[in-house]
Amino acid sequence: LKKNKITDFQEKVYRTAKRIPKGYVTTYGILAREIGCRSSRAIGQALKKNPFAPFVPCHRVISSDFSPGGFQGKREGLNISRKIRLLSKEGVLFSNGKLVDSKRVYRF
DNA sequence: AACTAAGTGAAGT
DNA sequence: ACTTCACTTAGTT
Repeated sequence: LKKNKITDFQEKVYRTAKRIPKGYVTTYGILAREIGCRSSRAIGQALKKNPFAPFVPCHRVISSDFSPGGFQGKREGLNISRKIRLLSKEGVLFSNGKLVDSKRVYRF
């Protein structure tokens, strides 16, 4: 069985992710800087597990190039469709695999 | 405990 | 497009 232990790092990530307002998104890099980490990749690593979904809105975190990034461990397939749909419901629209409105990026 | 590989990136060349 | 950087987690030895 899996013992899901939350590390210090993950806690920071989750707590910060929760501060993203509904209708906005942020990037792995921005989030990383916010918690004083220089590796955006580590953020994705933590979000991937996301033991608190949807309490922790991991779907509001995208890549810095405005592509959706990944969702539930993958970067393609139905997972991404679900991510995009979730965001659409919140008013964050994607077109051709890219974020339409760059003003929707939340900067803490 | 130490090492390796991979992961929902980012930035530089 | 390719390469390098940076950090964590999970698995292997």
